[in-house]
Amino acid sequence: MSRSYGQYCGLARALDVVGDRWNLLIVRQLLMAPARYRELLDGLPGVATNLLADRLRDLEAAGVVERRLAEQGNAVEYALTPWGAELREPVEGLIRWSTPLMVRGPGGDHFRAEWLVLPLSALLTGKAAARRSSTVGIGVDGALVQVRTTRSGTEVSPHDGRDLDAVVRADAPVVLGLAARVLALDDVRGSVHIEGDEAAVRTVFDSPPRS
Amino acid sequence: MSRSYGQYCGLARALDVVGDRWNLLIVRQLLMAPARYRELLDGLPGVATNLLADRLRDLEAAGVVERRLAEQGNAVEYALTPWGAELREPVEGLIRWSTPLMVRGPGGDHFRAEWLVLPLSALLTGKAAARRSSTVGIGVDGALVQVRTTRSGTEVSPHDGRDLDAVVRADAPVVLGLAARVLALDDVRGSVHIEGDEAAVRTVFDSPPRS
DNA sequence: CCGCATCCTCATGGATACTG
DNA sequence: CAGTATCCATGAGGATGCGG
Repeated sequence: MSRSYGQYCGLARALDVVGDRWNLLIVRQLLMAPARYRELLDGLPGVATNLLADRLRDLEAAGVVERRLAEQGNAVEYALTPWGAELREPVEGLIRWSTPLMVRGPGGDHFRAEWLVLPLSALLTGKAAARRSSTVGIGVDGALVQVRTTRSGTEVSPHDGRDLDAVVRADAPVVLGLAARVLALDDVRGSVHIEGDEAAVRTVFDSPPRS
Repeated sequence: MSRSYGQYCGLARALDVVGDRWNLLIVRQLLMAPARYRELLDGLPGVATNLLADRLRDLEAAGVVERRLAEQGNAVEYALTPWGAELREPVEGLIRWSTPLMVRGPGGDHFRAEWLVLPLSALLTGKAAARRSSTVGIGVDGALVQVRTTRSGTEVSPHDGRDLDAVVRADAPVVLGLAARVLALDDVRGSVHIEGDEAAVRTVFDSPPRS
């Protein structure tokens, strides 16, 4: 752990725990699913292996992450503790805040379709419940993310292989633009190709813009 | 600005902007009110003056902070841009998350009563509207923070000098414990001394715990 | 292979002194 | 008052080693 701010302030103490470089990105990965060391290394392009080991130790000592044995035999697996999982709220807040930085497109940055799971979830949070449930796949960069809409809310995850009501194909900025438009943050640029039941897509994305 | 993560991911891009050491604490100070350079230096114990200058330049270039002339004559003043002010949501999220770190008390850390403004605001957010409006002062460490409750919500700020319906005196962990208890996060430890109209205090703090 | 630990270099942070 | 300039300590990043 890096030097503490030494301030009796909630924000300072939170940052003492998760403010170090890479920490919140590790949490991002684990918010999607528990993961092995190698998976974290792959999902965090640019991280040095010694830093990842250091940070995992810090986060474990702080009670954010727990190291445990994976279901399959003897492999080590990392997962968030209940308190660590509560970081979803501030993390999604930061993701919503970053929308203006994202609609500009990826530039030369690394990209993984799984990184759309949290943003879509964050941007669709609070969206008006759909009249009927549907599952729409979003094809981007060769991978498939699914958005499941029910009366009780919206749930975003990697495609689990089950049937989809429709598939939307677009690149990442367009997908985020679509979701942002639902919140009336920005307009959509680029094109989207829809396969299957277009009405199901509308169920997810075409609810009335908020505020 | 420190090295970019180089990831096309909302969280990574947000942290490219505000993830560097001290950045979010500077935002914390400016969320309370615009401030002069010297006020920031005083409100951020431990920061080196060159770092503060660097960070203010970075945040200005990123569009989070703006440098402007203060009302009184020719002095320079720093304030959040509208986009920067939207960091209130994730910052308050981190403050809520840090409650378990705060109820343990200050230890040897620096403390300023003004740092209670954001936590109280964050913890009281969403609290049931009071039946009547009242303003309760919270005296802590010689300073006074006021909590104004109206039908439209709760507002926390440093005391503006106007009349108070009551004054609660307690140390910081007790104050935060009180606020946390409203959200049923934790129990209150320690003692509180109330001066004035005790019913007004109840208006603020004794609404039914949530969830 | 996986799960780290070690080593080395260099950019960044921190403390202090100094200047317009 | 509002920052620069300087110096040193520390942490990040990359390569590589190594036991299981």
